Amino acid sequence: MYQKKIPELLDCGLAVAIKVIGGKWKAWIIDCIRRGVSRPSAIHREMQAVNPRIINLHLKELEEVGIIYKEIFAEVPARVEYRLTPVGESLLPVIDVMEQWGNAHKDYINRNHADYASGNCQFLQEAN
Amino acid sequence: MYQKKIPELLDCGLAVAIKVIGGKWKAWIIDCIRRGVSRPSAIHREMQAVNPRIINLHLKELEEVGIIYKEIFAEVPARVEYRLTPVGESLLPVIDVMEQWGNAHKDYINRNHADYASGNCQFLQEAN
DNA sequence: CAGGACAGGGAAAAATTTATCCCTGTCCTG
DNA sequence: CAGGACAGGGATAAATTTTTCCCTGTCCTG
Repeated sequence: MYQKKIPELLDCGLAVAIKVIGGKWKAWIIDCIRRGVSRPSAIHREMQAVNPRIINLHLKELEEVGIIYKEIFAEVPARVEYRLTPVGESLLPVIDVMEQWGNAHKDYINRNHADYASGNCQFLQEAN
Repeated sequence: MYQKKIPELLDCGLAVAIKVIGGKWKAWIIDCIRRGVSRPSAIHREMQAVNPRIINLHLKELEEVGIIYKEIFAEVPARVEYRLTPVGESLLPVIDVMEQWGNAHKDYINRNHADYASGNCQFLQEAN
């Protein structure tokens, strides 16, 4: 993995949470595993749009920090399944809260962002 | 601002939440404003380690999506204060949840991350 | 054997975010 | 006037993340 040149803020809870969940596709991957889509190839199929390589990288990072772990079955051919660790499970409510907030306000956010250039201020308009 | 070449996922609540709060210093900036540190120069002082230019960029992005808004006092010299919009206020509990989760698990996360190279698996060790 | 599913990763490019440097103004105080 | 606080941003570089391309294996089925 890329060796960071600028140290991270590892003592701030918020920074840690964002580090864990902030990757572009991490939350989706966690959601897959939560729903039982646990094999690498299955996750790849579930997320057609995302390059398998990327998913593997994110899986590895999630594994590194102990959010998921890998179970390797000594079958032939070898089967791999990812599962949430207890700490990974504890993250689910956090994801839910974020998801709910985002769903509740995404229209507002997107509208503002889109209208910003045109000089509108949705916030003020909503205040009426 | 940089013009994105790859479209974002604006219909997913999680993506929206991460977009809003995922910036490297956005959460700290929101925290400043929440605590009443609302003037640009005051925020700069509060976050010595971060380049003022960056803070300005993040402020602008937070303003663009309607999380904060700018109040410009017609004084001389002009005074500027940032405040949270209602939607910005609604984000605070989400930040708190993330912060709490991070604080509760940052040791576990950091330990795992640090030990990963050495082959230890903190998750399994904790399971004992 | 040919082809495909499966797990995994190196190398390098592209995209994006973050950082640095330095500039433009106004105003106030000594 | 000199200097500093204040608000703001252009140009550019550096750091980081994401993407693409392509390769290594094993095994199973037709």
